[in-house]
Amino acid sequence: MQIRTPLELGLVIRDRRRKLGLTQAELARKIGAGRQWLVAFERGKSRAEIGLVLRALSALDLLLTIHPDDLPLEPSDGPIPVDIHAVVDAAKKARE
Amino acid sequence: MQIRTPLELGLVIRDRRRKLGLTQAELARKIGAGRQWLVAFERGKSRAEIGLVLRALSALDLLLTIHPDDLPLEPSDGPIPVDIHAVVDAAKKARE
DNA sequence: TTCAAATGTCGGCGTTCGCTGACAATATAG
DNA sequence: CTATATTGTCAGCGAACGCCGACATTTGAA
Repeated sequence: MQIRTPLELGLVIRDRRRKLGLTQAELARKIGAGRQWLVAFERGKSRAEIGLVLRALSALDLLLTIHPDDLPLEPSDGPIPVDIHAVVDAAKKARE
Repeated sequence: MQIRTPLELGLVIRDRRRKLGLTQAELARKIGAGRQWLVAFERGKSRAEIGLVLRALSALDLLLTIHPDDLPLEPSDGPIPVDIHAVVDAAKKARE
């Protein structure tokens, strides 16, 4: 599974949590976070802190790997190329 | 590369940034973050927000993948006998 | 449908974020 | 070595965090 946005991350965690038969309250307790944090995170909270995220992944036995995209894992007809800089610039401008 | 902690994440980004010949200021600007954020993040800041982290990975052309640790990412050398139908069924079920 | 569990939402609170600007401390040239 | 670029640190600021408690809504099983 490829992760590009906070929402994708949240959905992956949600699926896995359910697959393991855990409730939000149970998982939150395991990772030492509030239940409300999990609620927001699974729904794509973009400003969640990575420490908790990594703990969640660990608690769900999910492995996180990073690799340069010029060494493709799977020959992709894959993700739509996005100009991140343009996006960010737009976002910044929007905030002013 | 496997990621378990915020520090590992920071170090991976740092290595990649240097490999691409970017300065902290340059990368921070691309991401739309302050330079001080990058400084702290590369040094393992555990409460950095994932939104910025994902933007950093994207800006460095790094792919992030998640998978259960009981489904190894790369088949060890030598063909592993696999029941393709079982795998497909499991995947299908998983998506529901 | 009924009812309990699970999930989502709200307000308030103290803490920490990430930002800017300025300065100190290292690396890297020349 | 000196000079420059890069990286690291500090203080101050507004904004958002993640927490808790309580309540509303949705889900799932009897």
